[in-house]
Amino acid sequence: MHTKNSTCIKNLVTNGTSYRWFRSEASAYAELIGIYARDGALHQGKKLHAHLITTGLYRFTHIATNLITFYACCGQLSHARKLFDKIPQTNVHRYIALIGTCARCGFYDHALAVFSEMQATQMLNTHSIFVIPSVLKACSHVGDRVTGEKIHGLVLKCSFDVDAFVNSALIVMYSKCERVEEACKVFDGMPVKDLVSLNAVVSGCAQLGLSNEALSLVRSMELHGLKPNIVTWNILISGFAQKCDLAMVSEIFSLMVEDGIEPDVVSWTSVISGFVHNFRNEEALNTFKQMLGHMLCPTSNTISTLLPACATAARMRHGKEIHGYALVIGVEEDIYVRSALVDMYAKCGFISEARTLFYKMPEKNTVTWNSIIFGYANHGYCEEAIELFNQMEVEGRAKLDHLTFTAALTACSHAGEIELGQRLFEVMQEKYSIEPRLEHYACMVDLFGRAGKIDEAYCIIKTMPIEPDLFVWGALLAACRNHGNAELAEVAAQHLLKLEPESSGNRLLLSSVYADAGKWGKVEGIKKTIKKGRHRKFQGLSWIDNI
DNA sequence: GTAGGGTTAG
Repeated sequence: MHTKNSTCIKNLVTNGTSYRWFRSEASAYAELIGIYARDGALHQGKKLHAHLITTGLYRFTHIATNLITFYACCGQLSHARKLFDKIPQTNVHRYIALIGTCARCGFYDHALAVFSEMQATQMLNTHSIFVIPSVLKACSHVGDRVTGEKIHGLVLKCSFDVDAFVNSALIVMYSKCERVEEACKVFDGMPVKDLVSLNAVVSGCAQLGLSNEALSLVRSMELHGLKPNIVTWNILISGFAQKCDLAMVSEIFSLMVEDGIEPDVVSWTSVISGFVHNFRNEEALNTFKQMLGHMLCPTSNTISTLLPACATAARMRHGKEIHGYALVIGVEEDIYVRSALVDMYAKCGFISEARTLFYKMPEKNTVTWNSIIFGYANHGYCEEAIELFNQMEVEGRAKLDHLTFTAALTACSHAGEIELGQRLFEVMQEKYSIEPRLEHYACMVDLFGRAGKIDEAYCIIKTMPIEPDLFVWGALLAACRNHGNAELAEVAAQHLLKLEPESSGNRLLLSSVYADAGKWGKVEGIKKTIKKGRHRKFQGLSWIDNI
């Protein structure tokens, strides 16, 4: 198939009968490129691309469009772009294909950039309605409400607002940008409401914690003939589960069964997710067992949701069991599962298991790298953590984010690498445009503080553009106590107390600081305050006496 | 081209 002579084929194009054959051949290739794109089979796709050039089949515009999609799908954006620019007549279809693929594969910024270029070419017309949902999806993911609203304006101008796909995408965009009222307005304005748009608006409410409103909406729509499907019920379960409203979760399970719809693996995974996010690990594990009892097979999503519930030494046994389970059901190689496993082993103190798994991974993302770097840094292997950070940067395949720098700065401060830490703090802002967050400032205070450079540490606090929190002042206090700076210790402890006035722990800390400085009068004063606080607390419970 | 569950955080 790949050995056809190009001259022969070019000749065929001029012949009517053969041209038809040639076209069907092209369609078969177009389908094959689609399969390679779906599977991310870059190598095979490239070979096919070469073949298409030599045979001349490349001249079919839809083949070229599919190749662009293929490269974008495989993450080769610049390659996709080169092809796009090479083709002399850029048409609407090709723009739609490129934008759609970028949006589908997670290259949201790129999708938006290409769309604005498309707008500049005046190529937007009544056919370009198909591009609107993709662009709105990109806006939803990056939280770009301003562009989303502009597109809404365009939708109204072009009378695209009758289209169900467009409306659903608008609802999602407003929901993700936390404008649930706007989302509802779009839904209310729809002449004919479909289930997808209902689910979109229900999801918008549920994700913002308005689960009861979401349920009422479903109920009211039922009266208008829109019957909820399993997606609707799962959205509601997810909303109530995140709030750990177990009564409502079980109510929805009953309603589903009444409706003749059986809860599926997504329903159960949502419940597990709710427990894990609320640190109710035991209940998460029990729910998992219950799910297995219903003969439902977990997916990679279920496993990666559950694994963080085992990320403490006490639950290591469960973690290993789930790891074994993931192997049996064939999801252990999933990048989310692997990253969660790396993190779990590292947190449980089994750093060598974490490392073995990490190096076995053919593809690693930001979370994978961050997990292993944190793992090393938190277990005192700071040099290894810094080494891995460098490796991540050199390899350049995963994007460094604010957590990568938190992990690296933690390693620097534990290892006493002041200069490197300072350099990374600058690199983070200048090269990666990541604004320092509180945790980064806490790391910097810790970095100087541990090395006894208390004045530098305090200088960071005084000049930082955001309000320091408990961890920042806590780092300064620890440094002051370790290096005997009673004066600044008092300042730090006072701030801690101001941030958490109810905490008797902070009061005790302050009294220790005074004791260190020999200010015994002040120590007594604090002790009295603590006693008074206790007294007040018991007074608040005086109704006990009346029982 | 639109709707449901996923991994890292001092």
